[in-house]
Amino acid sequence: MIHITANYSATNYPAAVINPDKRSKCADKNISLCARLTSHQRDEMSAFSTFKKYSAGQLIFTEGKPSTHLGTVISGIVKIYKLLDDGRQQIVALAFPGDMLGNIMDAEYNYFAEAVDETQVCLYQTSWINSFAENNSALYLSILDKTNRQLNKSHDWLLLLGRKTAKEKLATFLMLLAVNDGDDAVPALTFKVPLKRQEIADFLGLTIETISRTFSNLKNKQVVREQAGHILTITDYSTLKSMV
Amino acid sequence: MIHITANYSATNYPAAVINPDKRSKCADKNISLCARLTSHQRDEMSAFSTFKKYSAGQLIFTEGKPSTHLGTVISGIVKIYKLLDDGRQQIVALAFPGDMLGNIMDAEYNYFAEAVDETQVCLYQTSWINSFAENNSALYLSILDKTNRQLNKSHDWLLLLGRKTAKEKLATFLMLLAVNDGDDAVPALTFKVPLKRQEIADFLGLTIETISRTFSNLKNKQVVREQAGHILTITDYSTLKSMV
DNA sequence: CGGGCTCTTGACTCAGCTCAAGATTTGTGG
DNA sequence: CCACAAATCTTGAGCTGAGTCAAGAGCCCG
Repeated sequence: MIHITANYSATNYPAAVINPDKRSKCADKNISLCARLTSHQRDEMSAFSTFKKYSAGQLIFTEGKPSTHLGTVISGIVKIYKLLDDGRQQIVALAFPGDMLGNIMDAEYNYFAEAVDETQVCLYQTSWINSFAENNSALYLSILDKTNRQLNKSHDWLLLLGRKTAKEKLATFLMLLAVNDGDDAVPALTFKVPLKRQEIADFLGLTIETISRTFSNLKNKQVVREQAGHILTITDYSTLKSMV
Repeated sequence: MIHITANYSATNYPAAVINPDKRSKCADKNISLCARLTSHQRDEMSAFSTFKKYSAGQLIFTEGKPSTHLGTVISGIVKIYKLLDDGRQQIVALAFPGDMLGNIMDAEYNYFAEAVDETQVCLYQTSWINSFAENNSALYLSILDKTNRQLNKSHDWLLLLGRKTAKEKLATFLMLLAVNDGDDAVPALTFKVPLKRQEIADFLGLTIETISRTFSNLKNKQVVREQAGHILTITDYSTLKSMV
Protein backbone atom coordinates (compact mmCIF):
# COMPACT_ATOMS: atom_id res chain seq x y z
CA MET A 1 0.00 0.00 0.00
CA ILE A 2 1.57 3.25 -1.15
CA HIS A 3 0.25 6.48 0.31
CA ILE A 4 0.98 9.34 -1.99
CA THR A 5 0.71 12.53 -0.02
CA ALA A 6 0.22 14.99 -2.77
CA ASN A 7 -2.20 17.34 -4.40
CA TYR A 8 -5.67 16.52 -3.15
CA SER A 9 -7.43 19.19 -5.12
CA ALA A 10 -10.00 18.29 -7.69
CA THR A 11 -7.50 17.83 -10.50
CA ASN A 12 -6.16 14.72 -12.11
CA TYR A 13 -9.54 13.07 -12.65
CA PRO A 14 -10.55 11.07 -15.72
CA ALA A 15 -11.57 13.21 -18.65
CA ALA A 16 -15.22 14.26 -18.67
CA VAL A 17 -17.48 17.18 -17.91
CA ILE A 18 -17.43 18.57 -14.40
CA ASN A 19 -20.88 19.34 -13.14
CA PRO A 20 -21.19 23.12 -12.94
CA ASP A 21 -23.43 22.70 -9.91
CA LYS A 22 -20.72 22.35 -7.31
CA ARG A 23 -23.24 22.22 -4.49
CA SER A 24 -24.12 18.67 -5.43
CA LYS A 25 -21.71 16.73 -3.28
CA CYS A 26 -21.63 12.97 -2.87
CA ALA A 27 -21.78 13.25 0.88
CA ASP A 28 -25.16 14.90 0.54
CA LYS A 29 -26.56 11.59 -0.57
CA ASN A 30 -27.04 8.74 1.82
CA ILE A 31 -25.93 6.27 -0.79
CA SER A 32 -22.29 7.22 -0.75
CA LEU A 33 -19.26 5.64 0.80
CA CYS A 34 -19.41 7.82 3.86
CA ALA A 35 -22.61 6.33 5.24
CA ARG A 36 -20.77 5.01 8.28
CA LEU A 37 -18.95 8.25 9.04
CA THR A 38 -19.82 11.06 11.44
CA SER A 39 -21.17 14.24 9.90
CA HIS A 40 -17.84 15.95 10.53
CA GLN A 41 -15.90 13.24 8.72
CA ARG A 42 -18.51 13.34 6.00
CA ASP A 43 -17.97 17.05 5.45
CA GLU A 44 -14.25 16.47 5.27
CA MET A 45 -14.66 13.76 2.65
CA SER A 46 -17.15 15.83 0.77
CA ALA A 47 -14.58 18.59 0.41
CA PHE A 48 -12.31 16.23 -1.50
CA SER A 49 -14.92 14.74 -3.77
CA THR A 50 -15.36 15.55 -7.42
CA PHE A 51 -18.78 15.39 -8.91
CA LYS A 52 -18.94 14.43 -12.57
CA LYS A 53 -21.39 13.75 -15.35
CA TYR A 54 -20.92 11.24 -18.14
CA SER A 55 -23.16 10.76 -21.13
CA ALA A 56 -24.12 7.37 -22.58
CA GLY A 57 -21.11 5.54 -23.98
CA GLN A 58 -18.46 7.60 -22.20
CA LEU A 59 -15.66 5.66 -20.55
CA ILE A 60 -15.19 6.31 -16.84
CA PHE A 61 -12.32 3.87 -16.19
CA THR A 62 -10.06 2.06 -18.65
CA GLU A 63 -8.60 -1.35 -17.81
CA GLY A 64 -4.82 -1.18 -17.43
CA LYS A 65 -4.68 2.57 -16.81
CA PRO A 66 -3.36 3.80 -13.44
CA SER A 67 -6.04 3.54 -10.77
CA THR A 68 -6.22 7.11 -9.51
CA HIS A 69 -9.85 7.34 -8.46
CA LEU A 70 -12.53 5.56 -6.52
CA GLY A 71 -16.09 6.39 -7.50
CA THR A 72 -19.67 6.14 -6.36
CA VAL A 73 -22.55 6.14 -8.80
CA ILE A 74 -25.02 8.88 -7.89
CA SER A 75 -27.48 8.45 -10.74
CA GLY A 76 -27.60 6.49 -13.98
CA ILE A 77 -26.12 3.07 -14.70
CA VAL A 78 -22.53 2.05 -15.36
CA LYS A 79 -21.48 -1.15 -17.09
CA ILE A 80 -18.33 -2.84 -15.84
CA TYR A 81 -16.79 -5.08 -18.47
CA LYS A 82 -13.75 -7.03 -19.57
CA LEU A 83 -12.49 -7.85 -23.05
CA LEU A 84 -10.65 -10.72 -24.72
CA ASP A 85 -7.97 -9.91 -27.28
CA ASP A 86 -10.28 -10.65 -30.19
CA GLY A 87 -12.95 -8.28 -28.92
CA ARG A 88 -15.27 -10.73 -27.17
CA GLN A 89 -16.79 -8.80 -24.30
CA GLN A 90 -18.27 -9.76 -20.97
CA ILE A 91 -20.10 -7.33 -18.73
CA VAL A 92 -19.11 -8.49 -15.24
CA ALA A 93 -21.38 -6.14 -13.33
CA LEU A 94 -23.82 -3.27 -13.59
CA ALA A 95 -23.30 -0.42 -11.15
CA PHE A 96 -26.48 1.29 -10.00
CA PRO A 97 -26.76 4.41 -7.80
CA GLY A 98 -24.93 3.78 -4.54
CA ASP A 99 -22.55 1.24 -6.07
CA MET A 100 -18.82 1.74 -5.86
CA LEU A 101 -16.54 1.92 -8.90
CA GLY A 102 -12.86 0.97 -8.85
CA ASN A 103 -10.80 -0.06 -5.86
CA ILE A 104 -8.08 1.27 -3.59
CA MET A 105 -5.84 -1.84 -3.55
CA ASP A 106 -4.61 -2.11 -7.14
CA ALA A 107 -2.29 0.14 -9.07
CA GLU A 108 -4.33 -0.16 -12.25
CA TYR A 109 -8.01 -0.32 -13.06
CA ASN A 110 -8.84 -3.92 -13.75
CA TYR A 111 -11.94 -3.37 -15.85
CA PHE A 112 -13.60 -0.90 -18.14
CA ALA A 113 -16.37 1.22 -16.64
CA GLU A 114 -18.69 2.93 -19.10
CA ALA A 115 -21.81 5.02 -18.63
CA VAL A 116 -24.87 3.23 -20.03
CA ASP A 117 -27.00 6.34 -19.92
CA GLU A 118 -26.64 9.86 -18.51
CA THR A 119 -24.69 9.15 -15.34
CA GLN A 120 -23.50 11.15 -12.34
CA VAL A 121 -20.47 9.89 -10.47
CA CYS A 122 -18.72 11.09 -7.34
CA LEU A 123 -14.97 10.60 -7.49
CA TYR A 124 -12.29 10.54 -4.78
CA GLN A 125 -8.57 10.23 -5.33
CA THR A 126 -7.42 6.82 -4.09
CA SER A 127 -4.33 8.41 -2.56
CA TRP A 128 -6.56 10.72 -0.52
CA ILE A 129 -8.90 7.88 0.47
CA ASN A 130 -5.98 5.83 1.74
CA SER A 131 -4.63 8.66 3.87
CA PHE A 132 -8.02 9.56 5.24
CA ALA A 133 -9.06 5.98 5.99
CA GLU A 134 -5.94 5.36 8.06
CA ASN A 135 -7.45 7.57 10.75
CA ASN A 136 -11.06 6.82 9.94
CA SER A 137 -11.32 3.06 9.78
CA ALA A 138 -15.08 3.27 9.30
CA LEU A 139 -14.25 4.23 5.74
CA TYR A 140 -12.28 1.01 5.25
CA LEU A 141 -15.26 -0.84 6.61
CA SER A 142 -17.55 0.89 4.10
CA ILE A 143 -15.25 0.01 1.23
CA LEU A 144 -14.97 -3.56 2.50
CA ASP A 145 -18.75 -3.76 2.66
CA LYS A 146 -19.14 -2.52 -0.92
CA THR A 147 -16.41 -4.85 -2.16
CA ASN A 148 -17.95 -7.80 -0.37
CA ARG A 149 -21.36 -7.07 -1.92
CA GLN A 150 -19.75 -6.96 -5.34
CA LEU A 151 -18.11 -10.31 -4.67
CA ASN A 152 -21.43 -11.88 -3.67
CA LYS A 153 -23.07 -10.57 -6.83
CA SER A 154 -20.19 -11.87 -8.93
CA HIS A 155 -20.64 -15.31 -7.41
CA ASP A 156 -24.34 -15.27 -8.28
CA TRP A 157 -23.44 -14.30 -11.81
CA LEU A 158 -20.85 -17.07 -12.12
CA LEU A 159 -23.62 -19.54 -11.30
CA LEU A 160 -25.81 -17.89 -13.94
CA LEU A 161 -23.16 -17.87 -16.67
CA GLY A 162 -21.90 -21.36 -15.95
CA ARG A 163 -25.12 -23.22 -15.32
CA LYS A 164 -28.26 -21.42 -16.46
CA THR A 165 -30.05 -21.66 -19.82
CA ALA A 166 -30.79 -18.65 -22.04
CA LYS A 167 -34.37 -18.44 -20.74
CA GLU A 168 -33.25 -18.58 -17.13
CA LYS A 169 -30.56 -16.00 -17.78
CA LEU A 170 -32.94 -13.47 -19.32
CA ALA A 171 -35.57 -14.07 -16.63
CA THR A 172 -32.93 -13.52 -13.93
CA PHE A 173 -31.81 -10.33 -15.62
CA LEU A 174 -35.35 -8.95 -15.83
CA MET A 175 -36.00 -9.80 -12.19
CA LEU A 176 -32.81 -7.98 -11.29
CA LEU A 177 -34.03 -4.86 -13.08
CA ALA A 178 -37.47 -5.17 -11.48
CA VAL A 179 -36.00 -5.43 -8.00
CA ASN A 180 -33.63 -2.59 -8.69
CA ASP A 181 -36.36 -0.28 -9.93
CA GLY A 182 -38.79 -1.26 -7.21
CA ASP A 183 -39.30 0.31 -3.82
CA ASP A 184 -37.90 -1.61 -0.91
CA ALA A 185 -38.89 -5.25 -1.22
CA VAL A 186 -41.56 -4.63 -3.87
CA PRO A 187 -40.22 -5.15 -7.41
CA ALA A 188 -41.36 -2.78 -10.13
CA LEU A 189 -43.62 -4.35 -12.76
CA THR A 190 -42.99 -1.67 -15.37
CA PHE A 191 -39.57 -0.20 -16.00
CA LYS A 192 -37.17 0.86 -18.70
CA VAL A 193 -34.67 -1.75 -19.84
CA PRO A 194 -31.57 0.43 -19.81
CA LEU A 195 -29.37 -1.86 -21.91
CA LYS A 196 -29.44 -2.47 -25.63
CA ARG A 197 -29.82 -6.04 -26.88
CA GLN A 198 -26.07 -6.32 -27.51
CA GLU A 199 -25.32 -5.21 -23.96
CA ILE A 200 -27.79 -7.69 -22.49
CA ALA A 201 -26.07 -10.37 -24.58
CA ASP A 202 -22.67 -9.32 -23.23
CA PHE A 203 -24.02 -9.42 -19.68
CA LEU A 204 -25.63 -12.87 -20.04
CA GLY A 205 -22.92 -14.54 -22.12
CA LEU A 206 -25.20 -14.96 -25.14
CA THR A 207 -25.63 -13.46 -28.62
CA ILE A 208 -27.89 -10.63 -29.63
CA GLU A 209 -30.06 -12.99 -31.71
CA THR A 210 -30.64 -15.32 -28.78
CA ILE A 211 -31.65 -12.36 -26.61
CA SER A 212 -34.08 -11.20 -29.26
CA ARG A 213 -35.58 -14.66 -29.73
CA THR A 214 -35.88 -15.23 -26.00
CA PHE A 215 -37.63 -11.88 -25.59
CA SER A 216 -40.04 -12.78 -28.38
CA ASN A 217 -40.69 -16.07 -26.64
CA LEU A 218 -41.53 -14.30 -23.36
CA LYS A 219 -43.85 -11.93 -25.22
CA ASN A 220 -45.61 -14.80 -27.03
CA LYS A 221 -46.17 -16.53 -23.72
CA GLN A 222 -47.62 -13.25 -22.37
CA VAL A 223 -45.04 -13.13 -19.59
CA VAL A 224 -43.89 -9.63 -20.55
CA ARG A 225 -45.02 -6.79 -22.80
CA GLU A 226 -42.79 -4.11 -24.34
CA GLN A 227 -43.63 -0.57 -25.45
CA ALA A 228 -41.59 1.81 -27.53
CA GLY A 229 -38.46 3.04 -25.80
CA HIS A 230 -37.70 -0.32 -24.18
CA ILE A 231 -40.40 0.12 -21.56
CA LEU A 232 -41.08 -3.35 -20.27
CA THR A 233 -44.05 -4.59 -18.28
CA ILE A 234 -44.08 -7.89 -16.46
CA THR A 235 -47.56 -9.30 -17.08
CA ASP A 236 -47.00 -12.69 -15.45
CA TYR A 237 -44.72 -12.17 -12.52
CA SER A 238 -45.02 -15.64 -11.00
CA THR A 239 -44.12 -17.36 -14.27
CA LEU A 240 -41.12 -15.07 -14.70
CA LYS A 241 -40.04 -15.70 -11.13
CA SER A 242 -40.35 -19.45 -11.57
CA MET A 243 -37.94 -19.28 -14.49
CA VAL A 244 -35.16 -17.75 -12.40
CA MET B 1 -22.36 -4.34 11.89
CA ILE B 2 -23.12 -6.19 15.12
CA HIS B 3 -20.30 -6.83 17.51
CA ILE B 4 -21.06 -9.78 19.70
CA THR B 5 -18.80 -9.65 22.71
CA ALA B 6 -18.94 -13.19 23.85
CA ASN B 7 -17.01 -16.36 24.31
CA TYR B 8 -13.81 -16.14 22.27
CA SER B 9 -12.50 -19.54 23.24
CA ALA B 10 -11.99 -22.19 20.64
CA THR B 11 -15.52 -23.50 20.74
CA ASN B 12 -18.40 -23.05 18.37
CA TYR B 13 -16.43 -23.85 15.21
CA PRO B 14 -17.75 -25.93 12.31
CA ALA B 15 -17.60 -29.66 12.98
CA ALA B 16 -14.29 -31.31 12.09
CA VAL B 17 -11.11 -32.68 13.61
CA ILE B 18 -9.00 -30.30 15.67
CA ASN B 19 -5.36 -30.65 14.92
CA PRO B 20 -3.76 -32.23 17.98
CA ASP B 21 -0.59 -30.24 17.28
CA LYS B 22 -1.68 -27.02 18.97
CA ARG B 23 1.68 -25.41 18.31
CA SER B 24 0.74 -24.95 14.67
CA LYS B 25 -0.82 -21.51 14.69
CA CYS B 26 -1.88 -19.58 11.63
CA ALA B 27 0.10 -16.58 12.66
CA ASP B 28 3.23 -18.67 12.35
CA LYS B 29 2.70 -18.70 8.62
CA ASN B 30 3.36 -15.65 6.54
CA ILE B 31 0.40 -16.40 4.37
CA SER B 32 -2.22 -15.58 6.94
CA LEU B 33 -4.45 -12.59 7.42
CA CYS B 34 -2.13 -10.98 9.92
CA ALA B 35 0.64 -10.24 7.42
CA ARG B 36 0.20 -6.50 7.94
CA LEU B 37 0.14 -6.62 11.72
CA THR B 38 2.94 -6.10 14.22
CA SER B 39 4.34 -9.21 15.89
CA HIS B 40 2.54 -8.31 19.10
CA GLN B 41 -0.82 -8.02 17.32
CA ARG B 42 -0.02 -11.23 15.51
CA ASP B 43 0.50 -13.08 18.78
CA GLU B 44 -2.77 -11.75 20.05
CA MET B 45 -4.61 -12.92 16.94
CA SER B 46 -2.84 -16.21 17.04
CA ALA B 47 -4.17 -16.84 20.54
CA PHE B 48 -7.72 -16.68 19.19
CA SER B 49 -7.19 -18.84 16.14
CA THR B 50 -8.34 -22.41 15.78
CA PHE B 51 -6.36 -24.74 13.61
CA LYS B 52 -8.32 -27.47 11.90
CA LYS B 53 -7.92 -30.33 9.48
CA TYR B 54 -10.47 -31.44 6.92
CA SER B 55 -10.25 -34.51 4.73
CA ALA B 56 -11.31 -34.61 1.09
CA GLY B 57 -15.02 -34.01 0.68
CA GLN B 58 -15.62 -32.51 4.11
CA LEU B 59 -17.74 -29.37 4.23
CA ILE B 60 -16.09 -26.36 5.86
CA PHE B 61 -18.90 -23.82 5.36
CA THR B 62 -22.53 -24.38 4.35
CA GLU B 63 -24.43 -21.75 2.39
CA GLY B 64 -27.23 -20.23 4.45
CA LYS B 65 -25.81 -21.28 7.82
CA PRO B 66 -24.83 -18.50 10.28
CA SER B 67 -21.46 -17.04 9.39
CA THR B 68 -19.52 -17.55 12.61
CA HIS B 69 -16.01 -17.97 11.28
CA LEU B 70 -13.49 -16.47 8.92
CA GLY B 71 -10.81 -18.83 7.67
CA THR B 72 -7.44 -18.94 5.99
CA VAL B 73 -6.30 -21.95 4.00
CA ILE B 74 -2.95 -23.17 5.34
CA SER B 75 -2.49 -26.20 3.11
CA GLY B 76 -4.61 -28.13 0.65
CA ILE B 77 -7.29 -26.81 -1.67
CA VAL B 78 -10.85 -25.75 -0.95
CA LYS B 79 -13.60 -25.49 -3.54
CA ILE B 80 -16.11 -22.68 -3.14
CA TYR B 81 -19.37 -23.44 -4.88
CA LYS B 82 -23.01 -22.54 -5.30
CA LEU B 83 -25.98 -24.72 -6.20
CA LEU B 84 -29.24 -24.30 -8.11
CA ASP B 85 -32.39 -25.91 -6.72
CA ASP B 86 -32.19 -28.81 -9.14
CA GLY B 87 -28.61 -29.64 -8.16
CA ARG B 88 -26.69 -27.89 -10.93
CA GLN B 89 -23.43 -26.79 -9.38
CA GLN B 90 -20.94 -24.05 -10.13
CA ILE B 91 -17.58 -23.81 -8.46
CA VAL B 92 -17.07 -20.04 -8.14
CA ALA B 93 -13.51 -20.18 -6.82
CA LEU B 94 -10.71 -22.42 -5.66
CA ALA B 95 -9.01 -21.40 -2.42
CA PHE B 96 -5.30 -22.21 -2.26
CA PRO B 97 -2.98 -21.77 0.73
CA GLY B 98 -3.09 -18.15 1.84
CA ASP B 99 -6.59 -17.58 0.53
CA MET B 100 -9.35 -16.39 2.80
CA LEU B 101 -12.61 -18.27 3.35
CA GLY B 102 -15.86 -16.59 4.35
CA ASN B 103 -16.41 -12.95 5.19
CA ILE B 104 -17.08 -10.69 8.14
CA MET B 105 -19.89 -8.60 6.63
CA ASP B 106 -22.72 -11.09 6.16
CA ALA B 107 -24.80 -12.90 8.75
CA GLU B 108 -24.78 -16.15 6.76
CA TYR B 109 -22.26 -17.99 4.64
CA ASN B 110 -23.11 -17.30 1.04
CA TYR B 111 -21.46 -20.34 -0.49
CA PHE B 112 -20.40 -23.87 0.26
CA ALA B 113 -16.73 -24.42 1.06
CA GLU B 114 -15.48 -27.99 0.79
CA ALA B 115 -12.04 -29.53 1.15
CA VAL B 116 -10.83 -30.94 -2.18
CA ASP B 117 -8.02 -32.89 -0.58
CA GLU B 118 -6.46 -33.08 2.89
CA THR B 119 -6.73 -29.46 3.98
CA GLN B 120 -5.60 -27.38 6.95
CA VAL B 121 -7.55 -24.27 7.79
CA CYS B 122 -7.05 -21.57 10.39
CA LEU B 123 -10.32 -20.23 11.76
CA TYR B 124 -11.19 -17.03 13.63
CA GLN B 125 -14.57 -16.13 15.05
CA THR B 126 -16.03 -13.27 13.03
CA SER B 127 -17.26 -11.61 16.24
CA TRP B 128 -13.70 -11.61 17.56
CA ILE B 129 -12.28 -10.36 14.26
CA ASN B 130 -14.70 -7.43 14.25
CA SER B 131 -13.82 -6.40 17.78
CA PHE B 132 -10.11 -6.75 17.21
CA ALA B 133 -10.10 -4.94 13.88
CA GLU B 134 -11.83 -1.89 15.36
CA ASN B 135 -8.56 -1.08 17.09
CA ASN B 136 -6.27 -2.63 14.50
CA SER B 137 -7.39 -1.24 11.19
CA ALA B 138 -4.51 -3.01 9.43
CA LEU B 139 -6.59 -6.13 9.81
CA TYR B 140 -9.49 -4.52 7.95
CA LEU B 141 -7.03 -3.58 5.25
CA SER B 142 -5.83 -7.20 5.01
CA ILE B 143 -9.37 -8.48 4.72
CA LEU B 144 -10.17 -5.81 2.15
CA ASP B 145 -7.09 -6.85 0.19
CA LYS B 146 -8.11 -10.52 0.20
CA THR B 147 -11.69 -9.67 -0.73
CA ASN B 148 -10.55 -7.42 -3.55
CA ARG B 149 -8.31 -10.16 -4.96
CA GLN B 150 -11.23 -12.56 -4.87
CA LEU B 151 -13.34 -10.02 -6.74
CA ASN B 152 -10.70 -9.64 -9.44
CA LYS B 153 -10.47 -13.39 -9.88
CA SER B 154 -14.25 -13.66 -10.05
CA HIS B 155 -14.28 -11.07 -12.82
CA ASP B 156 -11.71 -13.05 -14.79
CA TRP B 157 -13.82 -16.14 -14.35
CA LEU B 158 -16.99 -14.35 -15.49
CA LEU B 159 -15.18 -13.55 -18.73
CA LEU B 160 -14.14 -17.21 -19.02
CA LEU B 161 -17.61 -18.63 -18.34
CA GLY B 162 -19.43 -16.13 -20.51
CA ARG B 163 -17.14 -15.87 -23.49
CA LYS B 164 -14.54 -18.65 -23.77
CA THR B 165 -14.79 -21.98 -25.62
CA ALA B 166 -14.28 -25.36 -23.94
CA LYS B 167 -10.68 -25.54 -25.21
CA GLU B 168 -9.87 -22.07 -23.96
CA LYS B 169 -11.51 -22.82 -20.63
CA LEU B 170 -9.50 -25.96 -20.00
CA ALA B 171 -6.27 -24.32 -21.15
CA THR B 172 -6.92 -21.41 -18.79
CA PHE B 173 -7.58 -23.80 -15.94
CA LEU B 174 -4.37 -25.74 -16.54
CA MET B 175 -2.34 -22.53 -16.73
CA LEU B 176 -3.89 -21.47 -13.43
CA LEU B 177 -2.73 -24.70 -11.82
CA ALA B 178 0.71 -24.38 -13.37
CA VAL B 179 1.14 -20.85 -12.08
CA ASN B 180 -0.17 -21.84 -8.68
CA ASP B 181 2.20 -24.77 -8.35
CA GLY B 182 5.17 -22.89 -9.74
CA ASP B 183 7.76 -20.84 -7.90
CA ASP B 184 7.39 -17.10 -8.16
CA ALA B 185 6.85 -16.17 -11.78
CA VAL B 186 7.91 -19.56 -13.16
CA PRO B 187 4.94 -21.87 -13.76
CA ALA B 188 5.32 -25.56 -12.93
CA LEU B 189 5.33 -27.85 -15.97
CA THR B 190 4.46 -30.97 -13.99
CA PHE B 191 1.87 -30.96 -11.25
CA LYS B 192 -1.02 -32.88 -9.80
CA VAL B 193 -4.47 -31.92 -11.06
CA PRO B 194 -6.25 -31.77 -7.72
CA LEU B 195 -9.79 -31.86 -9.09
CA LYS B 196 -11.75 -34.76 -10.49
CA ARG B 197 -13.25 -34.43 -13.97
CA GLN B 198 -16.67 -33.60 -12.53
CA GLU B 199 -15.19 -30.83 -10.41
CA ILE B 200 -13.30 -29.36 -13.36
CA ALA B 201 -16.60 -29.44 -15.27
CA ASP B 202 -18.34 -27.60 -12.42
CA PHE B 203 -15.57 -25.01 -12.35
CA LEU B 204 -15.59 -24.40 -16.11
CA GLY B 205 -19.33 -24.55 -16.68
CA LEU B 206 -19.09 -27.68 -18.85
CA THR B 207 -19.95 -31.38 -18.60
CA ILE B 208 -17.66 -34.17 -17.53
CA GLU B 209 -17.67 -35.66 -21.04
CA THR B 210 -16.57 -32.40 -22.62
CA ILE B 211 -13.73 -32.15 -20.11
CA SER B 212 -12.65 -35.67 -20.91
CA ARG B 213 -12.78 -35.13 -24.67
CA THR B 214 -10.94 -31.83 -24.44
CA PHE B 215 -8.22 -33.49 -22.35
CA SER B 216 -7.93 -36.26 -24.94
CA ASN B 217 -7.64 -33.64 -27.62
CA LEU B 218 -4.79 -31.88 -25.77
CA LYS B 219 -3.03 -35.23 -25.32
CA ASN B 220 -3.43 -36.15 -29.00
CA LYS B 221 -1.96 -32.81 -29.99
CA GLN B 222 0.95 -33.53 -27.60
CA VAL B 223 0.26 -30.38 -25.62
CA VAL B 224 0.03 -32.28 -22.33
CA ARG B 225 0.79 -35.75 -21.00
CA GLU B 226 -0.86 -37.44 -18.01
CA GLN B 227 0.44 -40.14 -15.69
CA ALA B 228 -1.44 -42.20 -13.14
CA GLY B 229 -2.68 -40.17 -10.20
CA HIS B 230 -3.65 -37.18 -12.31
CA ILE B 231 -0.06 -36.08 -12.65
CA LEU B 232 -0.04 -33.75 -15.62
CA THR B 233 2.93 -32.56 -17.65
CA ILE B 234 2.73 -29.63 -20.02
CA THR B 235 4.77 -30.72 -23.04
CA ASP B 236 4.00 -27.75 -25.25
CA TYR B 237 3.76 -24.72 -23.03
CA SER B 238 3.59 -22.10 -25.75
CA THR B 239 0.70 -23.82 -27.51
CA LEU B 240 -1.16 -24.14 -24.24
CA LYS B 241 -0.53 -20.51 -23.42
CA SER B 242 -1.71 -19.40 -26.85
CA MET B 243 -5.03 -21.13 -26.20
CA VAL B 244 -5.74 -19.09 -23.08
C1' DC C 1 -38.27 12.15 -44.64
C1' DG C 2 -34.12 9.69 -45.06
C1' DG C 3 -30.00 7.37 -43.29
C1' DG C 4 -28.05 4.80 -39.82
C1' DC C 5 -28.63 2.20 -35.89
C1' DT C 6 -31.09 -1.41 -33.61
C1' DC C 7 -33.97 -5.23 -33.49
C1' DT C 8 -36.34 -9.36 -35.33
C1' DT C 9 -36.80 -13.48 -37.85
C1' DG C 10 -35.54 -17.39 -40.80
C1' DA C 11 -32.56 -21.08 -42.32
C1' DC C 12 -28.81 -23.57 -41.34
C1' DT C 13 -24.65 -25.07 -38.55
C1' DC C 14 -22.09 -26.74 -34.84
C1' DA C 15 -20.08 -26.86 -30.08
C1' DG C 16 -21.20 -28.96 -26.39
C1' DC C 17 -24.87 -31.99 -24.17
C1' DT C 18 -27.18 -36.47 -23.40
C1' DC C 19 -27.36 -41.21 -23.24
C1' DA C 20 -24.98 -45.39 -23.20
C1' DA C 21 -21.39 -48.73 -22.93
C1' DG C 22 -16.84 -49.99 -21.70
C1' DA C 23 -12.23 -49.21 -19.84
C1' DT C 24 -9.29 -47.73 -16.24
C1' DT C 25 -8.17 -46.44 -11.69
C1' DT C 26 -8.72 -46.49 -6.83
C1' DG C 27 -9.77 -48.12 -2.43
C1' DT C 28 -10.65 -52.01 0.65
C1' DG C 29 -10.51 -56.30 2.97
C1' DG C 30 -8.65 -60.69 3.24
C1' DC D 1 0.07 -58.21 -2.14
C1' DC D 2 -3.85 -59.54 -4.61
C1' DA D 3 -8.85 -59.53 -5.88
C1' DC D 4 -12.58 -57.29 -6.84
C1' DA D 5 -16.17 -53.82 -6.30
C1' DA D 6 -17.02 -49.09 -6.66
C1' DA D 7 -15.83 -44.94 -8.43
C1' DT D 8 -14.00 -42.46 -12.12
C1' DC D 9 -12.84 -41.69 -16.76
C1' DT D 10 -13.12 -42.33 -21.85
C1' DT D 11 -15.33 -42.87 -26.11
C1' DG D 12 -19.07 -43.29 -29.45
C1' DA D 13 -23.46 -41.94 -31.55
C1' DG D 14 -26.90 -38.92 -31.97
C1' DC D 15 -29.30 -34.66 -30.44
C1' DT D 16 -30.18 -29.86 -29.45
C1' DG D 17 -29.68 -25.14 -27.65
C1' DA D 18 -27.49 -21.51 -28.96
C1' DG D 19 -24.47 -19.53 -32.63
C1' DT D 20 -23.83 -17.87 -37.45
C1' DC D 21 -25.14 -15.75 -41.55
C1' DA D 22 -28.32 -13.10 -43.98
C1' DA D 23 -32.23 -10.28 -45.01
C1' DG D 24 -35.62 -7.22 -43.87
C1' DA D 25 -38.38 -4.34 -40.48
C1' DG D 26 -38.71 -0.78 -37.02
C1' DC D 27 -37.18 3.32 -34.84
C1' DC D 28 -34.90 7.29 -33.68
C1' DC D 29 -32.83 11.81 -34.71
C1' DG D 30 -31.10 15.25 -37.50
